[in-house]
Amino acid sequence: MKKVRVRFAPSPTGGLHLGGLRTALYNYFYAKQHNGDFILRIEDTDQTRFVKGAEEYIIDSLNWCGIQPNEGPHNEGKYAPYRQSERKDIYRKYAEELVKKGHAYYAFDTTEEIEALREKLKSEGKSNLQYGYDVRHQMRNSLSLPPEETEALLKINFPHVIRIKIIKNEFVHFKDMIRGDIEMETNGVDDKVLLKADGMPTYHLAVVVDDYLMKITHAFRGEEWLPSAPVHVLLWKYLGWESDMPKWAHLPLILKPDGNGKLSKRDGERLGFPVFAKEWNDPKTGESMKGFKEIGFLPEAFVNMLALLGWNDGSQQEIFSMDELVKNFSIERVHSSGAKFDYEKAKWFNHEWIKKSHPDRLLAPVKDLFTEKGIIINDHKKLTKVIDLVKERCTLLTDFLEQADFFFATPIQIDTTSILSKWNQNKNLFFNELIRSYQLTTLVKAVEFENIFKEISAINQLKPGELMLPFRIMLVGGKHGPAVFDIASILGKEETIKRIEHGLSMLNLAQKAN
RNA sequence: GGCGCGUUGGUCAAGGGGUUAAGACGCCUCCCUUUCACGGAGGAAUCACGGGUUCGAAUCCCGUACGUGCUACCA
Repeated sequence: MKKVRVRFAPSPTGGLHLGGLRTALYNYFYAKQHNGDFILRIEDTDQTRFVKGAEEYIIDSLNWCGIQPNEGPHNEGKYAPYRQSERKDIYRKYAEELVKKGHAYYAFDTTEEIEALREKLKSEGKSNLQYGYDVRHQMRNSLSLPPEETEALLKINFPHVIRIKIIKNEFVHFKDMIRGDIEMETNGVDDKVLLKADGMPTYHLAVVVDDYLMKITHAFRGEEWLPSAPVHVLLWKYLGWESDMPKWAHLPLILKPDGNGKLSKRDGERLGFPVFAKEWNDPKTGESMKGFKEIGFLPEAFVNMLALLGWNDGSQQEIFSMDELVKNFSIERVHSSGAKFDYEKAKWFNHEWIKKSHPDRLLAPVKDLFTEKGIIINDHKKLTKVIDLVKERCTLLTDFLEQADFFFATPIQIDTTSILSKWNQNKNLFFNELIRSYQLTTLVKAVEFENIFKEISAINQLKPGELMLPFRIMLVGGKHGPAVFDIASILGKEETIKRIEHGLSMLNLAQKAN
């Protein structure tokens, strides 16, 4: 048995959206499950290789998801280099070998010439130009030109590409791990460019050459590659490597939540949800787009959500840790149809993960969030308690800000209007009495705060229910938060008293103003 | 237009000849809770359509429709 080796080969220009990330995940699960290697290869070109920080961004995103590549793109290794732009000579060599074997040819047509022909055909109402069997003999290439002329053109380095020579009426079949046996006629594909005029390979050449050289055993990629799969299979055959061809799996697409179509980064903007794992700053447009991380997702939840978009293990389990995903994943159970992305469900996954996470796991990210907002927290013990108390009401990590900031910063403004209409002298007296009683007692636990509260309300013949809301607003500033006495307990006696006093004076002020 | 791939509630989906067609998200009602959540109970809502095959079809076959992808010197 060959050792499992999978590769993930993102392009550095577009960032890494949901679909690409899921492909990476599925590759990773499979490799991990078989104790194999996960290789990170960069599909860059001369134009894109210098996109600032793009490669680091890809690595960061993968790391955040919990994926550490075994090889590439920085590693020196047996199979280095891992960047397409640094492998130009390799591709040229194999492209020329194909020409020699008669499976490919040089083409000297300029882009303008092809474009003109395309336009002409279109205006005549004919279908799209297919540079292939039907037209290649009318074009300028090493198949139609006399050998001397081809040689002369090559000698003066006339700009040219190398195209694969597709045989007409041939059937190509291969097995897809998700879709089963697939048979396609070669007539559907044209003579794809393998090597571009600038010397860079197209994807078609690069995947097969690299997959062969890097000993890839399994190739999982998006469904959009299915139509050109025959080209790749043919290439494996023409290069004489058929027996080493990896097993294919074409993953379903992730679709827009509304309407139809492949999910794009524009949709995220339009519908108000992230499409990247981490914040992506497009150096070309200068745009900055928040990622799931910045919105407040736990990587565990993000990975869980993405993994289940197009796959499930057949059981009713929905919450999976990375280890469980690695253990239970099976490529055969991946769907063959596309799935619409549902942000509500994505948030639900995060909510579940926040609820089940130990407060210690949440401490660092929550603390960072507070620090960003200017609230410095040094008391980790208190923070842990607070997190434990409010986590079940937080869907996003950023919700902790709203749910818990009052524990660390005294609310200046309080919602007096919600109290004022039912405020009276009796209640005023009650709270003053409450302060005195609290002062006289040692108070730690929530029940202790509660018992005294109820005692005094009974003495004053007031229903505790009518007093809870004012109490809450004094402590919190508004009508939210966990159970009041829990809040008081964490705040401590001194702070609680201080906030009641402050609340009372605010109430007085508001009453006078009325 | 050509070719490929797909189609189970609004969404994610289980189910691969006999099921009252699971479950989850979202939505609605109620309970719990004198805030909001969490939790609990319940509800509405589905096999794209038409033909076969079969005693029997969501499941197998063929058409149609619809969707989606590809049809670049992009990946």
